[in-house]
Amino acid sequence: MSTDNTSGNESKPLHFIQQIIKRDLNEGKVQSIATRFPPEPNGYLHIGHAKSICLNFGLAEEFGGTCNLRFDDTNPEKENQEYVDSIMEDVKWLGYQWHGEVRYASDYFDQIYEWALYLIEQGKAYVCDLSPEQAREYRGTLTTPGKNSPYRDRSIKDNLSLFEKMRAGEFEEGRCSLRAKIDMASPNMNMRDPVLYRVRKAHHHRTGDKWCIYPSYDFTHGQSDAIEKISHSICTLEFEDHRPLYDWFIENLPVPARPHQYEFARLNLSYTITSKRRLKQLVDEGHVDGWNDPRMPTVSGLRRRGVTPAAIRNFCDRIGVTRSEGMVDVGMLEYSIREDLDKNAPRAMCVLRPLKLVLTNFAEDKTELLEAAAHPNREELGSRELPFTKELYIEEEDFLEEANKKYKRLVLGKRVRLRNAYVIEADEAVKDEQGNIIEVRAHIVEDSLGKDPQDGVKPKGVIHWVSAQQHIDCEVRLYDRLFIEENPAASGVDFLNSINPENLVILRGCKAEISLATASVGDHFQFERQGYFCLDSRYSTQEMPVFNRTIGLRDSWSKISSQL
RNA sequence: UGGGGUGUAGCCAAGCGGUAAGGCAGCGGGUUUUGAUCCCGCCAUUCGUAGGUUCGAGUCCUGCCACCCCAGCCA
Repeated sequence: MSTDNTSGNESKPLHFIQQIIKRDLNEGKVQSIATRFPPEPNGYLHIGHAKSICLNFGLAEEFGGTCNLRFDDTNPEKENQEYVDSIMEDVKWLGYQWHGEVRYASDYFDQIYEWALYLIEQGKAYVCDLSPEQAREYRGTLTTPGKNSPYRDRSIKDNLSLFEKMRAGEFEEGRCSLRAKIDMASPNMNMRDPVLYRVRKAHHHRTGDKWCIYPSYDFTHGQSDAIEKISHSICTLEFEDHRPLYDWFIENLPVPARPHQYEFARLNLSYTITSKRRLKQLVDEGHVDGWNDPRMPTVSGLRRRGVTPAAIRNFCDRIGVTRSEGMVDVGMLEYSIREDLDKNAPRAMCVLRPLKLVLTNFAEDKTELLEAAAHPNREELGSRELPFTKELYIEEEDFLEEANKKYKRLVLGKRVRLRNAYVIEADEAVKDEQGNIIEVRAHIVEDSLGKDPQDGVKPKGVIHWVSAQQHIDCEVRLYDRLFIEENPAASGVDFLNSINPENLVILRGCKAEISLATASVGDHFQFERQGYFCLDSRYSTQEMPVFNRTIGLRDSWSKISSQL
């Protein structure tokens, strides 16, 4: 399953980062490339991260380079091991293997500390006693320059001893910070003496209590890239303004390499939210049952939903990599999911809303074993056996006492093909006192197994079915988009108000063909005429399997029927 | 009102001075024991906008407009 489909690579034009790499390789600027995926372990990976993962790991694969997995763990207050574990699992599941061991920015804290001392000794960094509030005032605004901190001209000796005291825990959080001495009047706010180190008396998930000062993102990221000899450091557009600072550190420090930063537009998906803050809110407030709820756009949620790695990778390939930020239609993701599942998922039949069908001309105690292909266009996927009996279940919506010609299912007095079995003709609708149809009686059209009826009257449609005696009972969960608003994160509206009230419909008493009894988590199926399903990893039990609908089949009937 | 970006079809996206690729969606038709898949066809005289340069401009220049990012001791 989930073939590594690198379709479309034959003549697809190179995106701008591929062009840059190709040029750098051709011009000999680099001998080989090295990228990295640098998540902060403060949440679960989502579809937006998948784009970055596919980009970074994909580039390494494509150009014969390497890609590291590096946790950007410089903020102990928000990070923890649970996130580290889930991130590693998700990257592997997507089908990528990082180069060597997993890296952590925290592994470089000693080196980064040494470089802080270096900057102080060069007169390019100082300990500033301004409070966070004062620092904000001194920083100026977007349109007015900042003012130099009164502590900016402390002696190197004082700075060294003050920084040592910071490291030794002699200052409380917020009391002071180490800042780079750059330019308080820069139009780029990032260059107005950015903070290099701040005091955080917090336990770090990896370094424990070794440190009470932690380097900032800016003072860590580029240097970590240099330590790992990353050639192309790829990040999202919001870091573009940080590039001058990234370069400043690389140029002013005795780093072992000269990495370069490139930015691309992050993914925005319609009807979806990709903000760690809001995703966390959905989890914390119980709108979903966890980070891996099948409705979540997290990698673990998509996995539990039944989305395959190949679908995600093809999707990322399809949307491209550019510097212009737009909103990708979820329809593209859905197409990619169906594309992979249609090709690879074995077919099965499952009746979601059962209606009994009695075949009056079939022997009471007889069971006929019919063979059905696992896939209509791929013989190599084999077949399964379907027990056919006098009493069957068909879909409630597949029978009507009378209907117009557009309706191609079972109608009183008319014929329909039972998928992988006989053609039948409906004779009678049995009703209860309230007039509800509780059973349909029909007869098999002779000699119609695997061929058209001899009398030349061909059925117009095909419906699925399951034996009333030999099937498995199951629960089916029909998931739909979590939000009804195309852009739930649009400013001015509370995204919680855009939650789709019908994002989940739970169906009990569903009847699935017996071959599904051996389904296991990770398998994918197409329930014919319905959609793609997988066994739920959380709610399924031996006694009661629970199938999640990954995505429905493309449905042109719904358009026709809504126009009738 | 400072700085940094981005504007090509409903959406994503090629295009790199020589006359608008491709995909998604949509529409029309064919095949079909899934109203699925698959196949065929249609879908931008015009590239945010106004000028300019040029034999020739989506590509170069200038002005304007729209949208996004930046004032965490977050990343």
